[in-house]
Amino acid sequence: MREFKRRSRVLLIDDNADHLRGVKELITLESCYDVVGTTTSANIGINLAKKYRPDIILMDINMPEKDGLQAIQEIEKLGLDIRVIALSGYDDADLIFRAMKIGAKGYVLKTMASAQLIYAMDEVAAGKVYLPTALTSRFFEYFQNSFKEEAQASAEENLLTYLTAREEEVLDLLTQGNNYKSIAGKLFISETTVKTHVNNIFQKLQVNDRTQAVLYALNNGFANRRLSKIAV
Amino acid sequence: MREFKRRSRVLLIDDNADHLRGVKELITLESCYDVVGTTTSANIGINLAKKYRPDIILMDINMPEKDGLQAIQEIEKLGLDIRVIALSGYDDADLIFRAMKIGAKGYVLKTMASAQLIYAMDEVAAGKVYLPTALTSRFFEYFQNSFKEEAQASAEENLLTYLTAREEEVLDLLTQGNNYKSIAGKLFISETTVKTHVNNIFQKLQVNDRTQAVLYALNNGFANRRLSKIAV
DNA sequence: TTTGTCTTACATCTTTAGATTGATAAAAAC
DNA sequence: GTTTTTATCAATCTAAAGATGTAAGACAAA
Repeated sequence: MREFKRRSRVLLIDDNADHLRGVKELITLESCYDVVGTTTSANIGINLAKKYRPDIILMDINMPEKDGLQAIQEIEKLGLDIRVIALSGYDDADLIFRAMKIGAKGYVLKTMASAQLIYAMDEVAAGKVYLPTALTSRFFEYFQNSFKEEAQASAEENLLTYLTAREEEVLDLLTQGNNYKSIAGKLFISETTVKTHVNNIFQKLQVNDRTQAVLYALNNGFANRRLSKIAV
Repeated sequence: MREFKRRSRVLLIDDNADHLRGVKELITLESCYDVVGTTTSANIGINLAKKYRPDIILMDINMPEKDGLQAIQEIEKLGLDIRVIALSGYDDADLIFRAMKIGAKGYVLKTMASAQLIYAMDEVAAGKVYLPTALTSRFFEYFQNSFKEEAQASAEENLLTYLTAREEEVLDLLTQGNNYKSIAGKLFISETTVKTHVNNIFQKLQVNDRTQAVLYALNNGFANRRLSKIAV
């Protein structure tokens, strides 16, 4: 399939000029990619990205002047369908996690074999996300750890389970910042009924006011819109 | 290394009796693992897990009676150092994500080659987390998507930046469910001063009440304890 | 049939929250 | 050295929130 497509265009950003040259040579000689630009400055790199619209950017994220992660984020925000692969000297789980979180389509260590880099570029060019197996393992350790507390929290008694269906509806509207009148309007019931429900919610959740109820809900599985996608 | 250790013990849970037999035979003949039990029931499986303490559980997560994901969660909650590999017929991104989130150490498709399953078990037995490359790609699509909205949100103007240091302190206490009196006590200022601050906060965040202020804060970078770990 | 839960609703009352205006002193910015 | 911002406090007022008790109709379980 790929042989019928035009050669993918690559931009290299790395503050180490030597490494930059090495990677450029590698790509030029051993792959089917065109290097359309190289720079040692993250800021210039962002501008080159806007100008040349490469298919792929190889971004060193261990640069002293500007944070490579931030640069990736800025490029992602452009919404230009440019796929960024993070290059790093460290297999730090936190770094990997953050890079993938902000939208990097790959993460390759500088110490890895050149074939690994080319392979990553092939996968990413084909629309996939690619992480070397060893780094995937690292990533998941971190990922699962970040949910461990939450799992333990939900292992405790969750007072939310005592709520009736209607009370859950009311609580959901509370977690969206509605007041009594607004909730009454949305549920087509009277304001006094809403007050009754809310009071029952307070009793069941053992809280004193709506703010505490909302906080309890958010911290115990009642997903708000932002987090709903990654709820179990 | 592994040849010096005792053979790892495996428990199989799959509601399809045929598939269960097939996997048992496969493992017995072609791997160095001991199958210490098999069952078609998730509930019985959990009890067997408590009893036999296997090193690894292969858990079918597409069972009609009991949700396999829930079963994994219950096993994880036991805290027994049992590593669960999810077996599934579907390469659905949401399923993969949820399985990994609740602590599965691997996710293998039933349609995959038997060697792939053995390899996954080897990796997991060695303490790693293993996802086949194709599924890793799926996982990351989902993972990155779930953070897209957030990234766009933080690309907008963040009204929190307009708050003074004192106002941030007050808002922080608001996000912990404190009322005026409580905040005044903790900051050693009068209640009326707190009211002034809170009113200024409302103005700056363009909200009408404290619940909305708290929600704005939580959704725009004011980390509460649970989410702080996975912030960029 | 009775019992219990859920949902609805109202009245009453107290407390808290929120809006508005005004004021002072210190600190920071110009 | 003046202006602006920040932090502090007060009085007053209205609106909203919360507490408490009561109760009727629906519905399901016992």
